[in-house]
Amino acid sequence: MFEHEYQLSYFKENGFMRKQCPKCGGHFWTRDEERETCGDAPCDEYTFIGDPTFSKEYDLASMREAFLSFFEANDHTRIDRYPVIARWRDDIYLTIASIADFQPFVTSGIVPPPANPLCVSQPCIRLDDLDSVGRSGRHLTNFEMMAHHAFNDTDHDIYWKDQTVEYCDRLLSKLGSNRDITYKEEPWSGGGNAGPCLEVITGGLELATLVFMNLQERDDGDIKIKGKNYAEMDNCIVDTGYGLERFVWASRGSPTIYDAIFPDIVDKITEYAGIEHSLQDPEYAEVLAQNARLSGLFDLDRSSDLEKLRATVAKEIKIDVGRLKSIIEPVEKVYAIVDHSRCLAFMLGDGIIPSNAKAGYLARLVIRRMLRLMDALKLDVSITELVEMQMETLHDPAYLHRIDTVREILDLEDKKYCQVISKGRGLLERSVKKFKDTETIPTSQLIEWYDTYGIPPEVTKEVADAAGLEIEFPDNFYSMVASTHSVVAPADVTEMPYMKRAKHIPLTKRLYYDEPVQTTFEAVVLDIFGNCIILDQTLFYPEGGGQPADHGVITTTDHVIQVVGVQSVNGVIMHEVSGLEENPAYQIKKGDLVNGTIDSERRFAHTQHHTATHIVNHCAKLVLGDHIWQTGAQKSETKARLDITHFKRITDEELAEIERLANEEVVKNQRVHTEWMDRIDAERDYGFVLYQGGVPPGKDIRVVRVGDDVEACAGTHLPYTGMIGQIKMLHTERIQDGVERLEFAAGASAVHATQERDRILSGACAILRVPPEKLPDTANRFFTEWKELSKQNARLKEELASALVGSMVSNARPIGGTNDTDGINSIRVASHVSAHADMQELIKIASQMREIPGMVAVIGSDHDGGKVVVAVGRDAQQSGFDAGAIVRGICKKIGGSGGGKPDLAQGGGPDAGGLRSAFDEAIEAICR
RNA sequence: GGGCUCGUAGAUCAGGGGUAGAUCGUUACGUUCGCAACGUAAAGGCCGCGGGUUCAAUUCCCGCCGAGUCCA
Repeated sequence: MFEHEYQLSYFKENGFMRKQCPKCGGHFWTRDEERETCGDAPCDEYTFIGDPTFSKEYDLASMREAFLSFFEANDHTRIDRYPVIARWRDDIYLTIASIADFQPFVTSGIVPPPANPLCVSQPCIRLDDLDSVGRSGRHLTNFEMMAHHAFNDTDHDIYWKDQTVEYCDRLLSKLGSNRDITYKEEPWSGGGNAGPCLEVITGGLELATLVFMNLQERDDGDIKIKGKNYAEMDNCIVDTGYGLERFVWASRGSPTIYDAIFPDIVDKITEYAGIEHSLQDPEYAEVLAQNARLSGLFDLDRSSDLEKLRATVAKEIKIDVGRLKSIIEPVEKVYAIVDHSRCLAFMLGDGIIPSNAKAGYLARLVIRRMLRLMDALKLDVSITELVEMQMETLHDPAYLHRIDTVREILDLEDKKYCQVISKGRGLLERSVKKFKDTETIPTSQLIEWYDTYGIPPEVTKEVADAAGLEIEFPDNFYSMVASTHSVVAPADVTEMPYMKRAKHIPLTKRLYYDEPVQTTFEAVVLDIFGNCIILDQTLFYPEGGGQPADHGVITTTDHVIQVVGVQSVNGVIMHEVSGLEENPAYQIKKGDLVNGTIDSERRFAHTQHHTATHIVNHCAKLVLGDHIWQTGAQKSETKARLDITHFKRITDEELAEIERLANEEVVKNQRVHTEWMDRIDAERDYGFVLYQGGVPPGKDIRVVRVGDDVEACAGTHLPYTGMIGQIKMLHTERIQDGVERLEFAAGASAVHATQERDRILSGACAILRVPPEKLPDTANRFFTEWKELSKQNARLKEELASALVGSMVSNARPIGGTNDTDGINSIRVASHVSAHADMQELIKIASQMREIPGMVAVIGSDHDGGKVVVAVGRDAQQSGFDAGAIVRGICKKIGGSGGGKPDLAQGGGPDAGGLRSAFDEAIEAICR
């Protein structure tokens, strides 16, 4: 693939030769005539462990600085890193590479890069190889991708492949590389782009990747890579990635990457765990080094491979596998904990709120994993402390500012995890009893418990062991869990109708921005298809940014056409009207001059709610903290809702405070500034807080400033905050863990909402005949009294039942025609029909009658239809009487049915009038 | 975004169309110089809310609210 792409003059002029690796078959470039293999794992082993690649040792900060200043010296502009949560992207949650900073608008050429060429050291998070972290000696969940990028297009020719390889070669030699460097050819594709790529390998370790992105995914593309079609792009992007941590590792030659990049924290945690971690001990260091060297050969996501790795390492250094495990397993956990703690420092520091969904779930995943590992090592230290330690080492002033919030979040997560575990334990202890017979707990049950309650299989095993049960815990447990979740194909993006036709129409002039208070306009019809009219300019706001479309009318000389929807398709605004297709009489055609009038009340209500949303968002930040980010919003004529990230429920007091502050902003009657800005300038001036309501496309973005709040927003806004009139918070809802929804009304709707609440309140007050301030007390009193009366009522029914039982017994009629009432075994029948008794009362009577030997009691009531209860004493049951059968017989006659137990049954039917005759018949039948 | 689970006494939970239960905790009494322990008894429930099905719903069905968890 791309063979011709790699024939660089730099290679030829600098003594490189192209070879094919006999092990993997891949092609690579080297200066070393002796070299046969490509240098990469698994074809080659690490040679830098104990024998560093570079001439001096670096730590993270000094290596980062060495890299960035090297490229600065070579005419690159150094830019600040982006957050690890990709707020400017709606397709990924986390920043997974430096190039992610510039996708999609810079890479697609819509927006110019912040500098060109540029260099950056971008912290990235990848959770794909979570299981290997700690074990392989080289995997990390988070790493800094040092990178230099050049964005070439028809107007800018910065540099391309030769220059890129030269930079790489020069950087490595500047760092004092003492080894042969191989450049391995490896086609690259991802995220809708592709291109040739060189992997830079030295000492057996891949240090960097040089990607030359010149293809984009297109259905009609003629280049096929991994089953997808690609076509060449006008712009060519140099996308490099230099692994900061790997560079530091190579410079130190320590057994693992973790010992190279955070030696102090590794030491601290091993100390907490009570583990010996002496890299000075040659045997110990050798175990770790061999493990790291060989781990590249195995896929550690599969436990079977992990076992193989252990066996191979044990053989290599000639120790027992059991002893190897006892040495290596605890320290692997320490490494993973250290890694995870830094990952969390970045995630939480950059403002991710743990949740059960989306990016927040990824944070919780790491938190839970780390807590499990800490449990396994019985670490006597809190997760909060460890993450805090990392945040302090990271030295980012913004992080130190957020540390209190982070502490609160982690303490809460710790508590939640403990709850899950202890609840889980309780559940397990109760349910393992069910498996006592089979003596083994099947995997399916393990999966169910993990999937449903989050009980880790390790805990299940512990409890099962204690109960003496076998347990099936397969190697591929977690992938089995994943496979129970069928992957749903993402729904097709509903393509707007007429999208293709709209492409050829000039962009509509948006009058709603220039003339925000106008309600009528003139325009020329540019095109019509179906029920859509396109004008050269319009006042109609198209649906977007959570603000619904304007409605109104388009008037021709003879007709008035209703506008029922408005959509913007890549800047062309389409007015969806009603009845155009059905009424040829409208006779509207291209070139016609028409008048448009928007429904101004509807528009004004939307505008009020939109400006109010910005204010509420800002006030929520003031009250709740800086971790508040908008995750969604929707406006309507009567109310607005705003979803924000927050790690606990918003209290009534907080909501009241937000409302108070929001109305204060209204009263201040501040000017609302709107301004079109270059995206790069806006990001520089305001940061990613701009992107509260999602990321607008395009080079220029509209920046809306309301007081201290700044957001990129395409919606309509009031000129002054005072025009909102009033903001009334309506309620909060937790739409997912970590995301709270605020609902509120603005303007006339706020007044209406307030009045509506008053109306409800006074309605309730009128019923109890109390003024509103007495309502809570009175309601409470009524509720308490009602409970007491209910109890009293039940007691009285019991007593009434006792009284009635006496008379029923004395009136009981012996059956079988005998008068023998003395015989203990004699069966008697008693009946009673009450006028008002309810089911509860009848049952109380019946249950007492049941206790009388030989009694068959038939009790009824015509309360709310006919109700029947039959009790049969024990002796009578033995004589063949069945309460259920008797009840069914009676109820059938009154149009219903019933059932119950042989000694006590109940039923009913709608025909209460027929109850007495049904009783008589039933008693006759019993007596016979 | 999708899946699974749970809302029953102050707490932890059982039950699963037909008279709402257990354990712990609480209170009272007994035993004790007193406490703990023990014994006896009692109090404590809109079975989350609203509809539906049914003679009958805490139980089944639907919607809502609240909580948990897994996956992408």
